[in-house]
Amino acid sequence: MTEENNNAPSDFIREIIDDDLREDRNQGRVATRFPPEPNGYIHIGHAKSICLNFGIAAQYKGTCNLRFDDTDPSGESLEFVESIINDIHWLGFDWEDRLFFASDYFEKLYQLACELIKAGKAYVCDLTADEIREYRGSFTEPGKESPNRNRSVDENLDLFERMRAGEFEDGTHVLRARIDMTSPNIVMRDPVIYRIKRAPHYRTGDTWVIYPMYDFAHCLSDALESITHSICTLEFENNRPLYDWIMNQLISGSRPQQIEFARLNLSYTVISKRMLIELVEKGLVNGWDDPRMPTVSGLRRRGYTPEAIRNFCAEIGVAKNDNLIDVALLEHCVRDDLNEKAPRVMGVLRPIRVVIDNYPEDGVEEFEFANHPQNPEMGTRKVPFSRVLYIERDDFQEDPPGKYKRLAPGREVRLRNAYVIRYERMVKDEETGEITELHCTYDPETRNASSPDGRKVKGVIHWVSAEHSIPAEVRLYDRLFQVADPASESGDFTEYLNPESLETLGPCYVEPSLKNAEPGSRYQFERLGYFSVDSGDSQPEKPVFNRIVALRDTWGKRAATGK
RNA sequence: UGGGGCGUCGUCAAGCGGUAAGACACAGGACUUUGGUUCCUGCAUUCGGAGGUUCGAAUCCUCCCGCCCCAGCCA
Repeated sequence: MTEENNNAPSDFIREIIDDDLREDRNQGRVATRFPPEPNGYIHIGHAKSICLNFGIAAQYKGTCNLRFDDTDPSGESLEFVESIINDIHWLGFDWEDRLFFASDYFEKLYQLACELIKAGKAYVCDLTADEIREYRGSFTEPGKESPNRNRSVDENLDLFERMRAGEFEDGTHVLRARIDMTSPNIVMRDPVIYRIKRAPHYRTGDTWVIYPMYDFAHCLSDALESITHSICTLEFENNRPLYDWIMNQLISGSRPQQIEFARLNLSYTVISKRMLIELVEKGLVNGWDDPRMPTVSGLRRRGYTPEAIRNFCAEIGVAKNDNLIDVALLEHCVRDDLNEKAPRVMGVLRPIRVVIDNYPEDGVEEFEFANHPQNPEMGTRKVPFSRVLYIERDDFQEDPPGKYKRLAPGREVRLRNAYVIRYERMVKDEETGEITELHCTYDPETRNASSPDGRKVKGVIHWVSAEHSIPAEVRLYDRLFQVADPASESGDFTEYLNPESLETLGPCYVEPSLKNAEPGSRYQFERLGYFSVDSGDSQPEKPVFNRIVALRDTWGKRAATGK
């Protein structure tokens, strides 16, 4: 205990593993697995599990397999397999040659099921789905035994074989584990372990018409892969006795142990696969990788970094409490990462023209700006300045509130990294009253330095040269839902969607260095936030930017609360 | 209702009988050519509640309360 690594995350699961290692269980091996079903894209909740499973394997010098739990052909597809593989790699994890599919175990699982039958521990049941439900009893009443429960081994073997051979219609027979119809745990009341389902499987095609159920396939897949710690979420806690029961019947030697942790919930979004599928299928978002989605592909397209997501997963911890993590923590994690990595640039989202009256008509000069104020190694770039500029509409107010530090009648501001300018007059549209143009004068003495006379200029605003800037589309994203926990709200969760979760702005004007910005690259637009070049819609010379997250805004917050 | 699980700051979460870590959020302040970053400071006399054991309890015991999961031939 003298060499405790304080940086290694610790949680109750790692404590269990520490114990196991101390007691020399599993020959000192640690083997985990991440077992997604390929029936959807993975989301931030999966990321928590991925970080846990792969993180533990790395920490204990063990292994983590990727195994697709593809035992229900309906809804599963290669598209999902590919997206999941891509997403996990992007998150920064690798399983080398340990890519597995439960569907590859179908034959073995079938043989294991036969063994269970031979041991008198499983039987073919002819009851209908409705009847099985009735026979199962309820929370308060014990179940009744199926009339087929005491069939002979030979008959069961024969029937099961004929199920496999396709002699029976879907739903007419199932294979059940023979456990205890009076168990207080409903999972143990002779659970179905095989059903007939004539659906083409994306990998095995039509070679099978019977498929194993999760409870049967999952634990045995773990055993076949010599998994030591089978980590899953809390809702499987009730299934653990069944997991252990099957292990006891069919597996000798060391067996995997199931450990459950609380799944992630994130505020102002939904995480359940069912709901995400609904959002996609109803067209309420623009696909699985819509930047508003909590999917890994959505976060990636938004501009999140894998590091930020991993840090987030480390930060939230692992426990058994139901939780609703504040999305502000996720946002903090990207800001924290991007603050170091993202080059600074200038872009004006809601432009207003500014004419510098005393600047030469055709004058142009180039300023050399640092790409990062705290990190000179990130280099510099050139940014042109000229007589006509754009600044942010927000950065001028005719009648500014107290403590306003930007441009206003009678005031001066510093144009970031350039000159101090002074307000002279404004031009308004006669009909609408809207300000269309500002006229200012600049002080040449203030070029890229403190004012020589020591005068203090309150505000610094960003700008872009009108003539040299590049028009761009900018997409501003806000939380997908208006309520913190839409899944727990009454009624249809889609009623709580935030109608303003996407705001498209344009034309916005960005500095010329962004003309051919790489899709996927990330920048800080100074004073605004972090933005990424959209990997789907951005074109050379016609960039599209996604706002990943706004900068912390203590002024905006103050203004919003009326202080 | 039977069974399983969980209740520590607004949100997460340490704590494992020796006198409440940390993070986010929030509130002040310093610094600042990003109202960003950074840096200080504050933020649970109290651990769902009530009893009990103990010199000592968030940690042990008892009872109570609340929340979550299970009655798919989904996972």
